[in-house]
Amino acid sequence: MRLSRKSEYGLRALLELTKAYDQVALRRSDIAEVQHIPVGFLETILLELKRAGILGSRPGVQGGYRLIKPPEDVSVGQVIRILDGPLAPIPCVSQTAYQTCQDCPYSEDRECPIQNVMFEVRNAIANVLDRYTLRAFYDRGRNRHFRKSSKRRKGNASGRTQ
Amino acid sequence: MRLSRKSEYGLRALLELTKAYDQVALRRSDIAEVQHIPVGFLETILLELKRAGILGSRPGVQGGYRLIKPPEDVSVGQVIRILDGPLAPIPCVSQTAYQTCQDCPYSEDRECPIQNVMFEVRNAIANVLDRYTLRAFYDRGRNRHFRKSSKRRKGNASGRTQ
DNA sequence: ATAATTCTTAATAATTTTTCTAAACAATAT
DNA sequence: ATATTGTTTAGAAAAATTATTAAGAATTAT
Repeated sequence: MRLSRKSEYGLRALLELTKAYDQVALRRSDIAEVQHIPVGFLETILLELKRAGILGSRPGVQGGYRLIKPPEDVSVGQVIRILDGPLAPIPCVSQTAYQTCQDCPYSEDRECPIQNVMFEVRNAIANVLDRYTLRAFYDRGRNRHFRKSSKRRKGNASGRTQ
Repeated sequence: MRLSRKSEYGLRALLELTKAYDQVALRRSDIAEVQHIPVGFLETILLELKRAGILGSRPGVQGGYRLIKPPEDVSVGQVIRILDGPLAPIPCVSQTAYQTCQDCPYSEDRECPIQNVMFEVRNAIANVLDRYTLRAFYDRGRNRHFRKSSKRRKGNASGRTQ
């Protein structure tokens, strides 16, 4: 039940990018330095966030990464799903990446006890993380802003983004 | 945010042991066969549960493992903590195994944003798992029995137990 | 007592996942 | 053109998870 380093780094990077939102682009090396993240690892993380449509980037002088969605429209849950995969403790209770268990003896007739508990756990986790926005995250939870709608916007996953 | 194989096996084994509660002892090999768990791995799992005071055991003919606590007094959260460690996504929000982050820049003055979110996640998870008993687990969640008190009983962690 | 049965323990091997690095490449601005 | 910065892929290193082995000790039945 552990948050990976990868997601932690990603969230810390997004903290900086939220701070700079609508202002400047940040170089990966700057983010890495401020947040003490191995720059090579950060690279792959930022790229994944870019492919998912959260970040945009530009090479060259004055280049770098920037948040291309309003911080109040991105949830911590989205970020963790991008970097770590589904929030659900087991695949058979995932809403976003459901998979049947290979060898589950309960699949047909009877209910699976593990599935029952873990379904509740997955909902409990998602209820927190899907409602916690980057804005609230950046504001350190002092005054939280929840997302207005639960409908997800289509991410711009194409190449050039800004 | 994944449930380990170890905890899953442990819970599946406890399903069998709850079924046999107050009746017979189950051999590790029987549990392994019924639940399709590698017997060697199951061994280490059952031993950990025994050391934690959940199970008792006896060698020899008619021997095996048995649950030595009422199923309504053992929570799924307890079991997962024994087998996988703290429920908290990061150590600095664990109630049962708190640890300060080594390199957290927020430790003193300002609040840590990650800590803020993850604190809520840990509570959300614990609220489900610490209230979900083995009895409820075995009954497949049809009619749930919650634990009467939140006070934890002292486990019998000494050697011979039955 | 002896033998059969079953748990006990510790070491460690195998596998998978996570974390991180390197290097060649592509785009941008001046 | 050149310096700067992101892009991509492959894969190495480290850590955690999963599983096995084998020698040992306790219990029961005879």
